Amino acid sequence: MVKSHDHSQSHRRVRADHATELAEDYVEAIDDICRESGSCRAVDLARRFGVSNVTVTRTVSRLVRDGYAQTEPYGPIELTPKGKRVAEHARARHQIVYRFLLSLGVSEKTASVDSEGIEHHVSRETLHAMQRFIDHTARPSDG
Amino acid sequence: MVKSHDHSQSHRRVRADHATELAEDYVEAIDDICRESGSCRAVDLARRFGVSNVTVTRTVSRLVRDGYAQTEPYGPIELTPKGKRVAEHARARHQIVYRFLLSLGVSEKTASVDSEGIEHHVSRETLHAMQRFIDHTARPSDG
DNA sequence: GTCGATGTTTAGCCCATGCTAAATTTGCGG
DNA sequence: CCGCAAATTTAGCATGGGCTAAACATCGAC
Repeated sequence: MVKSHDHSQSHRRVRADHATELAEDYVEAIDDICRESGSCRAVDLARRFGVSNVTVTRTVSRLVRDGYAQTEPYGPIELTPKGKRVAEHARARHQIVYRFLLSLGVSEKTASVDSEGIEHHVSRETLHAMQRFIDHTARPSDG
Repeated sequence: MVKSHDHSQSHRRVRADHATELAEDYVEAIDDICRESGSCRAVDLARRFGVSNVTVTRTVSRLVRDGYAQTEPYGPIELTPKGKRVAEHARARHQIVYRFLLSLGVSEKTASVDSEGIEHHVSRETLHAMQRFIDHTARPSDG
């Protein structure tokens, strides 16, 4: 049975997570795209996320407002130092969750999809446990 | 490195998950509360989730609209058969994720909090892998 | 039966995240 | 330089999910 506890606390955390999930996804994607092609445009993000360019523009404006990104009218989108830190953190966490799922034995496809949903809800403690599991599972002879 | 793939697909799934997360949390909670106290009132859910009773009322009205719950004015909130099925499913999944996290070695507190965030993003395949891990980890001498 | 506490609903507000349509800017081909 | 295509922005709309204030219903105490 699941341990009894204060649900309101957990749910508040889950809701708070939601508020930052999209921001994290965006900074992660902006970072990716900048690495891949040198600069990031709204249209790149729109294609990446499968949403309209209008949605991207408005979301990016929130990132700018919150100090994660900067951009000039009709210019490319760049990350601030704060945004870069978040992107690095998100990227590292994403990779741990992804590799953890692979270690657990699921397919690459599933690991890829599930890691994107799960990554935002993994606490530091659980992330460390996942890392330990990866290290423990990876034997020296493994490729 | 994380395998390259169509991000827009994954993110669409993540967004679609969000649309049903709260509904699942609610039916799970309604089911819990009904089991505990025989009936579920809006105020019970408000306390559970730490939100206002107004928010609960409106969310429940969406559950009713979507066929998960039913209620009469000023009456208690009940689950439809469809809602009960979702609640059972969510409860089972939640417990697997919770026990899985415990098996992984995190604290009860963390397992409780993280499982509530993670449960909605776990595919069938990953859930099965978690179940296998629990079974594999649980030794006969364990309490 | 009335009153007050408690619970529910309604009205009205906010923000985030999605959309389309239309206006604007940019930048390239000619 | 002109014009067109592509990208961006603006305007306007929807839904979900949060809130407070105020109206309304229910129920137990008296």
